[in-house]
Amino acid sequence: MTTINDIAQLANVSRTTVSRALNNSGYVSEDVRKRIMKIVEETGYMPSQSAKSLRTKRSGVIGVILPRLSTETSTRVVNGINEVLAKEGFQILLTDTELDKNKEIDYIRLLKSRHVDGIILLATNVNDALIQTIRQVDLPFLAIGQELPGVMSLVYDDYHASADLTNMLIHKGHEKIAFIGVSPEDPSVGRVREKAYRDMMQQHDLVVNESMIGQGDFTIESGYEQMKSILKNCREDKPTALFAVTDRMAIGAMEYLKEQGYEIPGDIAVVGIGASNMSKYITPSLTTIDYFNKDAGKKAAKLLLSKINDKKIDEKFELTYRLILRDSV
Amino acid sequence: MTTINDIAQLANVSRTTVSRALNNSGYVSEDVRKRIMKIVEETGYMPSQSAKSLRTKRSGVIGVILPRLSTETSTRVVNGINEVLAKEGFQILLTDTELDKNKEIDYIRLLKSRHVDGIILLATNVNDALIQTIRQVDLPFLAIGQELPGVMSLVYDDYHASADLTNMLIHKGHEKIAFIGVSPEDPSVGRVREKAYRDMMQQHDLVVNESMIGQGDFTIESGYEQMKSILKNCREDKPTALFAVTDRMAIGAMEYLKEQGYEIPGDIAVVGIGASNMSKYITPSLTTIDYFNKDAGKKAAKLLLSKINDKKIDEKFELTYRLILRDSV
DNA sequence: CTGAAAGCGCTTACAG
DNA sequence: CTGAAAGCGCTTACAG
Repeated sequence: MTTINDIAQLANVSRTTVSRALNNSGYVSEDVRKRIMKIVEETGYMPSQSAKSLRTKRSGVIGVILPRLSTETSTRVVNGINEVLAKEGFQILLTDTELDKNKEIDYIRLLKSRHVDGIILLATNVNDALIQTIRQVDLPFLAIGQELPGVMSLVYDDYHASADLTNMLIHKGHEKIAFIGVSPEDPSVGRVREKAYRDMMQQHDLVVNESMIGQGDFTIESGYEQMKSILKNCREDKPTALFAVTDRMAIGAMEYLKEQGYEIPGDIAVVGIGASNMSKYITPSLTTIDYFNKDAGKKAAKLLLSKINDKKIDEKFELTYRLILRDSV
Repeated sequence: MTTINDIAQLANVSRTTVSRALNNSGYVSEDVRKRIMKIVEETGYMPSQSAKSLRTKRSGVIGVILPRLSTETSTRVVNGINEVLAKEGFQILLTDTELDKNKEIDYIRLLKSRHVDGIILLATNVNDALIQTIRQVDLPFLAIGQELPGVMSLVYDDYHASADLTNMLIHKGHEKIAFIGVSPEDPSVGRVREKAYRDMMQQHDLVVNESMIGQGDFTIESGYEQMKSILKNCREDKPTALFAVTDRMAIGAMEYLKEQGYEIPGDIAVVGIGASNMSKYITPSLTTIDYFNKDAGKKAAKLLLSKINDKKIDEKFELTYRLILRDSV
């Protein structure tokens, strides 16, 4: 492999000068610069990033930690992150926790050892060990999706999104609204969205029938199963609407409802959250909330870059959303 | 940051010994090893990967080049790659070409400069500059999806998949089969799939009506538009079936057909390729080909690792597929 | 079983 | 405007 020394020799200068020419740091005469650049061009020389990073403590790499590599949400966010980062010459080092909390911590430390310049975590839970680790590695850090105390966080407005959806159903005259949530281990999706639903029900003096509450695990299948058991549990007192906290679970529920001959939205209205691709093309098209995940990714990247460049910035940022009204209600 | 020197000092040994203990290379007595490990534990020391990689020329990082970050196919493949790689302690450095051929080449060189141990390219085209570059960087390299001459390639069996689909339609009695393809710039998707379709038509003495041939660009919208113009162009001589070379285009076409009041499959049958998530939940569910993208990713990672470990392996591997018969035919 | 020394390929004060 | 030298944090022959 050609190194800076080879270039220096070929150009008859010191490697100091080559380095300066390459990085536009310090003075170097036009002739020399041209001579160097020509040789760089010819040889196809590329500076070793390991050496560079060892020396400068900067790698031009941002670590991204995902809960799952193959969900639309993750993909969109990463896409946004990458769009901004690539423009600034940064690359993404990707890791996937497979929803394992320990891996979250392992990867933070691993990324540190790989000298990433910063880390973006798509967070699915909040716990002390995690926050502890983040503090320890002392790297520019941003969490998306959950508010981590003391950590720069970019969060969706889960409360209002969920409240809007519930209110919308109520205003359409629904009083018996079933709900499929997820584990409270995930504060944003599990806890906040459910709280907003319950708050709105209460505000309108509607009682929540606990047999109409299910807990899924984000999968389509769990939506299907939860719908099934809700319908079984509440017997003759059927809900007239379903609020599932993710599109995938909503779609699973719709599958079951359609199988059982329910008309959507005639017999039961369905709403989800996430604006998945599928939500638009399923029949009937699903009413949902668009969280603009790609924009979230972009914003995340920008915030992290600011932090890296030592700009003073706030700790918490809230994102906006949009309710997409479609045929399922 | 704690370095190997700090550990050495704390443990009262040389850094040589620490290195040996950490890497299980060469002898080191039990006492010393334990002493070292304890300190490593306490300090949370992690060796600098930059220094390591500078010295050893190995980084534990694999570069992955994607045509688009946000397609199901890409995501599934990356997921498979990551599953195998993570187990072996490798990380993925992710790059997205946004379908720009120049970026493909730039990224290969960039990844080289970042000392990746190997590169996996989800290929969408074949050209000399690309092959040239791959040869130049002289790194373990694997292309997925296209056969690159002289480069280890893992390809889908586009010809037979496409032929099967066409035959299936013919055997169901269809004679006027419309076709939505993509640019021949993409040999596998654009050229091979179309060739198989034409070959099968010919084998069954069916003439291809050129006004029933469209060319989309992978997007749902292009499927919609192509279907529209096909229907317009062939006037009264309507097709009774449509073969779109990707699910997304098939779904776009279905949208248009449904809008226009066509019954699927009654008036016109539709098939796609890709086994997208949506294909299962759209109404009617879409007949398609499953390419097992995740398995492809796994296989790719395994092949690349073999190559890195200097195993002699073949240059070309063909993947299997499965036809999923559903309600759209 | 352990250590001193060289070297990987860069950048950056420092000196001229 | 240019260069010699030190040093980033590791590993690995070599010597003992």
